[in-house]
Amino acid sequence: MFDWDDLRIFLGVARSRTLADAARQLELDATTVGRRLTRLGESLGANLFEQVGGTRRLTESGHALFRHAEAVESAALSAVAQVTGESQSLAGQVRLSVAEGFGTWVLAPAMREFHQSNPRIRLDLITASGFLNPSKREADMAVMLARPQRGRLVVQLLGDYRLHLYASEAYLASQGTPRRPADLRRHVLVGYIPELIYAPELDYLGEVLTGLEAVLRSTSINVQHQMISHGAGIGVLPDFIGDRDPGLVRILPDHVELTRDFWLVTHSDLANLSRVRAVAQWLRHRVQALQDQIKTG
Amino acid sequence: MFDWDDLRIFLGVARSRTLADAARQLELDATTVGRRLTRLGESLGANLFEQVGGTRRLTESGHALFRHAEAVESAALSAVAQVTGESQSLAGQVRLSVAEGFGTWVLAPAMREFHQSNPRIRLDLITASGFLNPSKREADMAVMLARPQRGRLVVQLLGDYRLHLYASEAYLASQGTPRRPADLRRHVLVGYIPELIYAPELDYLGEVLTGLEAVLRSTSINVQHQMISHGAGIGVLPDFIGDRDPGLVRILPDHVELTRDFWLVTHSDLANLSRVRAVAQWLRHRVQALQDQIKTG
DNA sequence: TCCTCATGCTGCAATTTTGCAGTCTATCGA
DNA sequence: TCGATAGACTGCAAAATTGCAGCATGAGGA
Repeated sequence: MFDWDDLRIFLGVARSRTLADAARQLELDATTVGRRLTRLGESLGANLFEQVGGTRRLTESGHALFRHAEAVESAALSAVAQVTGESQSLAGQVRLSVAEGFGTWVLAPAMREFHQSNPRIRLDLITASGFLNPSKREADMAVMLARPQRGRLVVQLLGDYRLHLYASEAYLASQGTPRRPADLRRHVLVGYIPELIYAPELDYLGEVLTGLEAVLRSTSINVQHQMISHGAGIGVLPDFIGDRDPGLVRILPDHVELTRDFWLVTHSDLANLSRVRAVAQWLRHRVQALQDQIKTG
Repeated sequence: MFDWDDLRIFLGVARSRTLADAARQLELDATTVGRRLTRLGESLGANLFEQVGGTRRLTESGHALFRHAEAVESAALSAVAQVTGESQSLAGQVRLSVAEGFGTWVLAPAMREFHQSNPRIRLDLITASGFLNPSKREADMAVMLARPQRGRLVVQLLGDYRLHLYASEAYLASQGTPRRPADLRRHVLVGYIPELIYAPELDYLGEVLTGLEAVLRSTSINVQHQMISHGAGIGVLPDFIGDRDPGLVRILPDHVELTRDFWLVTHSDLANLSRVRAVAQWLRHRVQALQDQIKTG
């Protein structure tokens, strides 16, 4: 019988695609990772990876093993959770991946409250460019804009939010206020950098009016907001950003209104851990409050 | 994260109840087994076993872990099976536990045929006193007389067989032939040793007539058969033994006829391996042939 | 085209793991 | 009550695993 622990290493490499990366995640040396992978392959008599350029891809055998290895992992994690009583305890670490705007404007202001309710949960708020993938275990949970199609995930709809065009009063005073969507072509637009967009749901301008292109661009919604707020131009912002900034005005609110959904994505293995449920509940409350606030405000 | 391989050791100890025994099964030193068990317990922060006399019993935490560890094992075994192509290949080892009589008189004569059909399967026929337990992985499959109640097992009814009282013509010539069941009390009876009986289904004599006791006893049905065959007394034998011996005669066939079932029990993890299915199919055929033979014969 | 950076492999030393003896303890049977 | 047997724990040497340093290779950018 082969060493079951080698499956843990195998999973790491299969997910991160390089030995070095896997080694970091596993807190081992890349050499060790390589050697244990070789050992596993030998004892199974199968070639698990093919090296294409810098990265390793699973072979057919590798894919077959991967599914089973995930099952092993799942069982092992449940084992720890149950035996250590972790599944019942509101303690431990949760890594949550969110979009930058949501993290900055919705979650960050409420973190104090969360920590007071759950002092023993360490909540890491990750706003990497691109959502980290719970199915790759880069994060435990993620709030995403689209429902992921595959993976061992538990997905639930948190709610939706609206977006409008915003501009500062200073900008409108100097450049005038657009009356019709077509007027937008004559204005300075603020938006994302299309090549670096990490979710198709963020491609707002194309939806507002075909062919519309931003000239002031950033990968960061916060940078965009600051530009708009300081009178640089007109841009699409979520209401939970635009409405909070008293210096901003909605532009063409009757013509341009976008809606997006928030999806909460959790790895199946973790979905019934108390601490994960606590975070999920908090997220549902935050999004609920967000929607109530917009309605009444 | 703890070493997943330690779960393998844990399972071994949980099943065999002693370090030394587990060590033999795992092909490790008992010292190593003990130390890795300690390490696992420490990294989970739980006491897994309590020592009661010579044996180790699972604590509550241990029980919780056990179920998960079995899930890990199951996934790991599937992994090997699939990657090595073992699941499709008619090769490898199968350990089959059967009752001695069935093994000797039904299976052994057909082993040549099995081997010719499946030359790459090594079939171990185990006739230990008592059935080995597939759920403890002492055997891969077992033909049992009763349907086991629990365990991760796949159970199917193979068929039934009949038993009658038999005696040799020599015995009857010297001691006379019983005419009524009550006559049996005056005869020399051959049977099992009640204290050493390993399945309640083997307690035939009580079923024939209350209070009937054997004086010539053995734990082995083959020894009993030899005694009966050589004129030592009257005893219950399966028809597949008694009818094959031309020197034996059925006694009181209209009054005494017992029926027993054959159950094929396979560990769930192995049930869909080709080699295991091949053995199962062969067993079904053997039992079918046995029943046809009795009917027509 | 060259340079830089990161990956991944080989040799070596340090650490860890493992197995073997020997010892102690507990259970079973005479 | 006393051996006999088997299980489990401690010291020590052997073997394996691991990490580090150095080097080759290949991809991406200036």
